[in-house]
Amino acid sequence: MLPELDPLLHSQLRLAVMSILIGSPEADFVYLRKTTGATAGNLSVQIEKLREAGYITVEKSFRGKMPRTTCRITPTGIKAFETYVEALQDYLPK
Amino acid sequence: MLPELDPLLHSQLRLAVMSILIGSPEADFVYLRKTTGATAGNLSVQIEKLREAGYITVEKSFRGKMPRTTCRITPTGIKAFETYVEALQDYLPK
DNA sequence: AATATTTGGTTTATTATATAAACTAGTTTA
DNA sequence: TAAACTAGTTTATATAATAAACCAAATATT
Repeated sequence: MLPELDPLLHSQLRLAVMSILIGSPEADFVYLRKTTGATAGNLSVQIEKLREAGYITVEKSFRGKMPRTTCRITPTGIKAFETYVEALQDYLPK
Repeated sequence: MLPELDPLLHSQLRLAVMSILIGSPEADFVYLRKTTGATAGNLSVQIEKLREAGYITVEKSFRGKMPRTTCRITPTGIKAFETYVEALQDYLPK
């Protein structure tokens, strides 16, 4: 039987966010939006879902006078991502 | 920018079906159901979507008196699967 | 100085998707 | 012959993805 794929990670946009955050210590909203090509609304919703799950942290601050939202992956998120990638291997040709 | 992931393939169950069919020349409904662990209803729906897209063919016959539904991947399906797997690589750690 | 535009988002509404439940049609078993 | 099983399909429901509308503040334009 094929393993389950964490539904929270098996979403193009959430996977993209996690993939970016796995590779860099932090990324802000604007960067994530440009890199993923997502709309702001969609990105906002999916970031919140990842945050709720404890996969990422979200920090709001100001860069000069403009607001800034910084995302970071958590140890829980790293673990979940690794588990997902491993499960995914069973779906891909060897 | 991260590449798009074919939404038709980026679904756990449809990906599972395609993954099985990539690895064997044919598989029947019962086998797919057991291997994926899906409910018959869900499998029926997802097989139909793959068939509509031209990714698989679906052949109905009888094994003795019992009906049998056999699925096979098409060249289009193989291509789509390969493209999907390649795009997916960009989401996974190197 | 007022007004229009842009930035950086959130909230709400709509559409699409996944899944389960209910159903059909026929077969085998008790 | 009635109950239970097989092999599915259809329909309904819950969830998810996405877009559209909105908001507050900053910056640019006339």
